[in-house]
Amino acid sequence: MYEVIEGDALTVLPTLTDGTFDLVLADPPYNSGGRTTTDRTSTSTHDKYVSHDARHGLADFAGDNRDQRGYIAWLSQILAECLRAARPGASALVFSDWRQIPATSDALQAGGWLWRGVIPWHKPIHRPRRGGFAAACEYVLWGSHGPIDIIRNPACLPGWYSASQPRGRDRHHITQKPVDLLRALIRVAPAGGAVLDPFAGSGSAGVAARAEGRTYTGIELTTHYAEIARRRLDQSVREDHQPCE
Amino acid sequence: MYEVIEGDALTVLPTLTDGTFDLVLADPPYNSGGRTTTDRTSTSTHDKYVSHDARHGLADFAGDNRDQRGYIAWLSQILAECLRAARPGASALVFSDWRQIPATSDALQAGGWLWRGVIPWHKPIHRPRRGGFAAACEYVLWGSHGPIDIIRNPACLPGWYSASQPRGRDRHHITQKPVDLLRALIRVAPAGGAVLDPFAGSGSAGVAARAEGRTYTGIELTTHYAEIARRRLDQSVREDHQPCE
DNA sequence: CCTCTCGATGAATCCATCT
DNA sequence: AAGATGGATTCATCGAGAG
Repeated sequence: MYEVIEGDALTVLPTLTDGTFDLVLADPPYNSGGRTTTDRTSTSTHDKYVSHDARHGLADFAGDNRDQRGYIAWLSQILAECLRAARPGASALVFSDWRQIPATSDALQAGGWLWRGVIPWHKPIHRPRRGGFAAACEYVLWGSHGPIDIIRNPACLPGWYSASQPRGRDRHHITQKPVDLLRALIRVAPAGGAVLDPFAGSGSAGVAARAEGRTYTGIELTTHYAEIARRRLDQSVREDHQPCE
Repeated sequence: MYEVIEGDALTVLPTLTDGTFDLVLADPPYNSGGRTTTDRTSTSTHDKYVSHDARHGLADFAGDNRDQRGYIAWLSQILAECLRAARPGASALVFSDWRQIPATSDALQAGGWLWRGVIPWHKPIHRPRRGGFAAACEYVLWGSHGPIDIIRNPACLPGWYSASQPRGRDRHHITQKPVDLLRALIRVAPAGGAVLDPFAGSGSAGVAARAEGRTYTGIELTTHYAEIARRRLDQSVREDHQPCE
């Protein structure tokens, strides 16, 4: 019901059974940041996404060095495999920053999904920007596997969320998403549905799926994060089983 | 200082002097709505965008029947002419709905602007959507004419806004934007700067520019809306000149 | 003047039916 | 067979008007 498979998404996804998932929740490496090859390749993900003065010692993550054409080609394949593993009527939710919205939309549709909308995630704490507008939001692109099954899930969901990034002891990954945000997004899957997460990272989506009563299958490339994800999933289960006082 | 020129943007823009504007604020017809040609083209903008049982008799607007390729080609030309009329370091702000973000980004960059960001506008009033996420936001794409001039305008602006659509007596156009939102956006232009608005509509951007102490040049195709825009601009000036009590 | 209720409505989307 | 037409749906928000 709650598993994290260690391996590359493009290798693991083809081993999954057709039509078994109700929601694909993907938080891929954005491959963004910087318009030039130098910007993309010269620094580690750590230098790229973390303020210079933030000393948290989190590990780098892989797969963040594609140009935009490569990103579209790669993500299209991932999402096409996800479509195959998804039930008709299922949803896909793919995270993106502002710069990659067009590329992510292309990849979503190239993968066979019907593009349904954009959901901004507002981050209350963000870096100010002199001379213009701050990048205060990231985005979730929503797609569906053909017509939406309103019978299975008739929920009316908000089109916008505000949530703070995890900090301090709860922070396990450089680009970790808030569990509250993921819980809200997961409600687009029917109750008891199955969630597929091809880029599990530190497993926040699994914790969220567990809290919302959905099953979870995560895929994570690095041993380091796969272990963190499994530990967090185990703990979230245990916490749930503790008696109320 | 506050003028509304009646005519087609593609005809009027070439008559403007090079390098005179500090901000291009464009709210083009989105040419969006629906997956099919029918959804996009067959109905009037009133049928397309206004609630079935709404009673207001606001006039239709023109130029909302292009397919996506046509939209990109057309908007690119508009924005290229705007770039010529803009000062180096100037900003462009272009409204879009979620579906046209990729096309609008293409047109902005094809017109020679440097894409700088996406600013969501959250609408507290929006239609719910069964089986998924509501379309609760529209978007403003931000571009610049080369490097940003931080000396002329060092402001740090929010990257996200929430504002209700005008209702009742204040409503003049089907797709009218809130003056408060436009005032906030206009602050990206330096104090006393010149704002160019190639799709003036009912002139809300002019009212906002006046309130923020920027000059305004609007272009509007239809006589109907050009007259409304001029009247609203005159009234906003008069209101400002009334003595305080 | 404040509080409350009531009713209108939204840059939508879907689907059955007709041309 | 593809395109056009028309009607039904949805609820948080906000203005108007009453108390």
